[in-house]
Amino acid sequence: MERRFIEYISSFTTLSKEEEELMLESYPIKQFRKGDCVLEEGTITQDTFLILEGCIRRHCTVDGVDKTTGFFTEGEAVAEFESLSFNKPTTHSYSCVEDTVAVVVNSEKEKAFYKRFPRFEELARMETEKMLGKNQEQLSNFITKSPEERYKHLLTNKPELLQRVPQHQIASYLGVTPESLSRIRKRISKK
Amino acid sequence: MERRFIEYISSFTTLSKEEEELMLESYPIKQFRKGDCVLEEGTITQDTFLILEGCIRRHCTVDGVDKTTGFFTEGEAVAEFESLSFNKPTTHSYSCVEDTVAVVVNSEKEKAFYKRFPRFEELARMETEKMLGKNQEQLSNFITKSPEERYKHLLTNKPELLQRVPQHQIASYLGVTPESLSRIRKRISKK
DNA sequence: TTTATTTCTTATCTTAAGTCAACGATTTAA
DNA sequence: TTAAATCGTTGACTTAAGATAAGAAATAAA
Repeated sequence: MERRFIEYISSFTTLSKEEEELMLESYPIKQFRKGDCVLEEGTITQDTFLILEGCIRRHCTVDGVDKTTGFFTEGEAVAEFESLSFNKPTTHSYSCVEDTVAVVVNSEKEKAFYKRFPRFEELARMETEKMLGKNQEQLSNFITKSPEERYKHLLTNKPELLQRVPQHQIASYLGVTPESLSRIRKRISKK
Repeated sequence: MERRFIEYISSFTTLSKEEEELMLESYPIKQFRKGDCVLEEGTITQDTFLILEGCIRRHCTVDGVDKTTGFFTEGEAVAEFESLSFNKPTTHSYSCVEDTVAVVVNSEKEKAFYKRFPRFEELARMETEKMLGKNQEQLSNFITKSPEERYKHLLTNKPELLQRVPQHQIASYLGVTPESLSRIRKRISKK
């Protein structure tokens, strides 16, 4: 898995031997089982995760009901910036939908890494900006589309997810009940 | 207005005379009139805006209907990262809800600024992370709440906005029609 | 394998949002 | 200062989502 980590980083910059070594040394790779919670609601965290294999679900509990607010798969970063940046307890948990392998990026070690190799500071900023761009798009998608349109959008843009994740979690992620998603699917198949 | 710009930046770092000068030189301050479009759907942009005074609305057209996907006021940054980071045409426009004064941050000049004063690279990354944190929160709010709850949330967290912006734009921002928001308000006032 | 749990669907009923049309009220512009 | 837009509300009707209950199918566990 170390090679996959390095391959991933190499996809947006060329690493020197030194950089590669410090990277592997600083950021341990961890295995999780399906169902494991990698970050629990209410805790303050210093860690972000880069998924090498598997799928992680972001969720929270509202009036006793579990609500899904995000899914993350290979190559995506799991980070609760509302907690990281403002040192607040997280309002969300993150749990593995499948067996998952992820790089654990502790923010102290990250800082030390940037100090040693400052050029990564810019790369990190750019990656964060890309994440923000995608998040902005997601939000406007949600605001401007109906539940049915959101489901269709998911169908065309992330069809794999529908195979990897139970439907009631997808429903929650689309902002509707499982019963509603079931009806939406029926409606679509009739056309 | 220059002083307000510098005051704002000084709220999260102490500026040297040199830094201050280059900053004012690199980033011009621009005035906009109510209704002005600062960034038009379909264009590729290099600019972000820091609002010193006024209010800017993010919106797009879906099936001929104008949909609002965000509001930005004093101290907030207006940036379409989906366009900036991926060099794509924007899917959204940004227009002034009121007469507005904003710092125009051109990304080339920004890059040059960081080259001259590298310590700002880290600051920028941290600010971007904070924006992302807030965006993540907004998205989960939208996913987990009903239109009525979203309106109440806005009432307690950004009540000024309701005074500054026409209600049908607020409605759109909450993902409902103006008629629906009118009914929601009626429902709430009856309790 | 058998049992238990999770997952998905269907039906009924209730509630809320969308649509269309109309009408004052307010603001803007000619 | 009129005329024209814009804005917010209301009513009637349609459509879709929420709640509740129940049952079938698939999956995991004993």
